[in-house]
Amino acid sequence: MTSSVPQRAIVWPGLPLPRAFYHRDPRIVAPQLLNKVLVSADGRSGRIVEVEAYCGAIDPAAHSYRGKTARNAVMFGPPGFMYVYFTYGMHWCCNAVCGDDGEGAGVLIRALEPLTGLAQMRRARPRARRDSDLCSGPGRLTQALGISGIQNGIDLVAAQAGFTIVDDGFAPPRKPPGRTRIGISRAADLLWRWYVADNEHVSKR
DNA sequence: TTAGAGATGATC
DNA sequence: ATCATCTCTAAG
Repeated sequence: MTSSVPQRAIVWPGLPLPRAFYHRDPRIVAPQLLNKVLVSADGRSGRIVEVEAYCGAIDPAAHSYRGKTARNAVMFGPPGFMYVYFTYGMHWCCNAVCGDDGEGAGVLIRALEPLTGLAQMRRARPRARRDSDLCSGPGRLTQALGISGIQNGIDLVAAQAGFTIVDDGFAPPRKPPGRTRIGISRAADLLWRWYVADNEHVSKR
């Protein structure tokens, strides 16, 4: 049975996820990232409620599929770093690099449930009419948290560059729904998107 | 509430 | 030409 959980829960200081957490197949890491908390040094944070795995050389939809380029270079580095890319001429999207150094794997963070720093998020996203518009999409959450190309390549584990992902004791869902990834044309049948069921802050609706 | 299309520019 | 998207507008 699926039950809604108290989403606007306490944010413990939390421990940054260790590098070993990311040093696994992105299809394992992605669902494990659900209910973890993306934190910025300026006090904005949100619980991760939707993710997608991108699997490098075996995944035609991954930026890294055709090998290393200037844009995707960070994906080919060690796990635990943040890969931020610009798309559709307008939007920044944020990934956690996963797998082995050189593999080109990652997890796209697609939606957050805002936890702290809501006022600053609303200021950063004046178009958002409701709080569920603040971080319910990969381009929305980067705008809400102030993530752009400047953060490409920062270390999420060391957390010295202003962003990290922490475990505040809120467990991931046991069996999160797996669905097709959004906005891709190749490998569009793979169920490599996971989300927290019944959460208002998941994208689409 | 939903469907459709425009915006806008880097990438390879 | 395509793109790991978002927002507005028009219609129901």
